[in-house]
Amino acid sequence: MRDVAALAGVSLKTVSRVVNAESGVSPDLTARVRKAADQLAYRPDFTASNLRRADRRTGTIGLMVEDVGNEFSATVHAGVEDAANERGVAVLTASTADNPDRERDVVRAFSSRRVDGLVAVPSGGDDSSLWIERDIGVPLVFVDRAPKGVVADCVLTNNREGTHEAIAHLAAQGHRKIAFLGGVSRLETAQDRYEGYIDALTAAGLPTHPSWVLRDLRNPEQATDATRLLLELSDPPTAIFAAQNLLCMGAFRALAHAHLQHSIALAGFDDFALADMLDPAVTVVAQDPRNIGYRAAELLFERMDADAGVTSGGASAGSRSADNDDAILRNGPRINARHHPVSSRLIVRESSLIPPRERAG
Amino acid sequence: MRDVAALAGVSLKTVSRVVNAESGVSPDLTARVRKAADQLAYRPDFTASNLRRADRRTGTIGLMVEDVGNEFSATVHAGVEDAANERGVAVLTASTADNPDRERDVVRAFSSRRVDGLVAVPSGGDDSSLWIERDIGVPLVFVDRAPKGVVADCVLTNNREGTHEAIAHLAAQGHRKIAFLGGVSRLETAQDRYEGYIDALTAAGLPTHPSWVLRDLRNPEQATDATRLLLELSDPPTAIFAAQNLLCMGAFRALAHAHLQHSIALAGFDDFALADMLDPAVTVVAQDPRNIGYRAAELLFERMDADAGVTSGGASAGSRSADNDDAILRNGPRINARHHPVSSRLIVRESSLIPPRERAG
DNA sequence: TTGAAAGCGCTAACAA
DNA sequence: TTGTTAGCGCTTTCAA
Repeated sequence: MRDVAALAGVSLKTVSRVVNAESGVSPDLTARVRKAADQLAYRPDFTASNLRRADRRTGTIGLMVEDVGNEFSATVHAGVEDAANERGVAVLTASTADNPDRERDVVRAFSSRRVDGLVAVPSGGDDSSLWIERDIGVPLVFVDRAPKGVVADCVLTNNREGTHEAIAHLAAQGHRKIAFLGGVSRLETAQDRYEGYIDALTAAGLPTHPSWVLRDLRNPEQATDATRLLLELSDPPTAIFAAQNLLCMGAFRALAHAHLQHSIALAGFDDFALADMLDPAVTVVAQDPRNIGYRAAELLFERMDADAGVTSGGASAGSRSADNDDAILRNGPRINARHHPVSSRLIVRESSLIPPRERAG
Repeated sequence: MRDVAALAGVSLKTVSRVVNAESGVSPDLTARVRKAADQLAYRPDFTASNLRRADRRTGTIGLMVEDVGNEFSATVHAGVEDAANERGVAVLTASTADNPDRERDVVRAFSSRRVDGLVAVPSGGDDSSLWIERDIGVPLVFVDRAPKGVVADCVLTNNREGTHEAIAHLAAQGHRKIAFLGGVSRLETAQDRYEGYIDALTAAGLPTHPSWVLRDLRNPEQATDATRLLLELSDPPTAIFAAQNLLCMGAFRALAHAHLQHSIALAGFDDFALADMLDPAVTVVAQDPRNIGYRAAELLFERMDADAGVTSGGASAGSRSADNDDAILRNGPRINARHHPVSSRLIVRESSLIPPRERAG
């Protein structure tokens, strides 16, 4: 910037004004500065400007997911990016592998880089919420799962109801022996889906059977193995519900290997690419992960704007407190933090329409 | 940091030393500083330290892909992240949608945030390479496609040979009418795959037919439409090669809708989830996108280290020039920039083993 | 409309 | 081993 000022024969401040499109610079000086900047391929240094700027914004947000490589996370990421692009904000990304230690490192890394806000899928570690709240003095929106013990903005799918609907649908096809393949049960999402399963069985007056419920499955391979186990039971289920897309793929794989994909009904939570092209096409409870990401980021920006307003204006929350008794977080004016539901949609394809059939043991 | 110093009763510099784990601070002072930092939930400000630090490193790299949401990009991303984690480096990500304007914005955004390096899938715009080189005065590794006119590090799959192998395989099954579904032909990747197709046909002495070649397909839907077109030809192909995974999915969809998935052979470039679970399982030329991302990032770090060494040491490239006549980029000591090939692997599944069969018109 | 000086949080260079 | 001073690139504040 100094070089630009020298080349244009103006002061630093004038260059600053032009770069930031502030008003009150004469056209010819503006032109001279522009030309000099072009000539030198000048790129403003956000990190330096942030340092001095009153609002301390870096124009960067963080996105923390379980694994940037998986379909769900990647699609959430795309949605976050859509919203970020609209505001010219950059996105730092990181995966936690649902490992609380890793999560902690990520939060620190983002924090040290002074992100303006954070969209996060919490890892579900015992005290993760505590230190996230402590570490990050920035707006924070959770996605997919609500961390325990912290009231904060969350964009969540109605996991319980969605699962309930799918199980009820299977029951309506006449299934009375419906198995459940679940993810890591310490995660709220997995727990909610399990509860939706139980709810639906209860509502339909169907039996539950411990050996039909396999939880804490961590990957498609474990789901494949679990499905094999189900098939070997003396009293095997006639339908299987897989509470997550990777698990559903794993279950499908096991059924296909046993040539039972047309004999045992299957449904899953989360849609996935080609689910409709499999034979049979797989029934799923579809979320809209792109929209979830988009909404989460929008919400984050709202929070950021609100925080900035309160901070710079010095206004208290008093004027709002009348219609607000939700919750107030400790550090910062996060008023009205709440859960923002997004509804899931049951997409009935072929796999769930397979009628119950007793197989030869 | 000032607060920490005050609370610990030491100078700023001492806190700095402790935070950066520099040697030569007495144990008790270290402990006092640590305690104070903990108490205040102090997080060092990388953006500020970068400003003053001699190496000017931000500990952040940029990753620019076509679309963070698609399977290939997301997996490359995961690989980049693996390598970045090993070095404690954060990753800024952005999608270009293969739009040169968008790409330009992304490069500027990264540049302004002073990334230490950039892993990029170039959008293939006419002059993109020029301004990338101008804008970014940082190490740069291209992935998946080599930008025209710039010699730089590239991690590339052997697209031409991989395609050749797949086409030869189809020919070996007796196919003489092999159609080609290609992506945006201005991209080098797409061009190479097309050339591999032509190579293989020529080598096998097979006829080419303009109506069997449909290029510049941008999404699965267009591939589905293109496949329909092929099926309606008076002299339709007996096998189809789709030069990209999304196109292959689109082609499969069209075949399945026409109930011809067991009558017409299919193979594609890029593996994809569930390709082996479709009926028939789809033969593909598999890349290893995670490894591609990992290698690209490793290469980038090598470059960064080399640049840092040369810059700080003030050494010229002279000592190396004996075994180096590859190319030297204008801005910076990027010696020996070259293409790093990763080999593809033909995975033969069922779809390519369908023999050629004349259909009733 | 323009510019000079101070300082954001931190580290380099140098002192003590 | 510890501290002091200057300054990274920029924006603020205030003066011309």
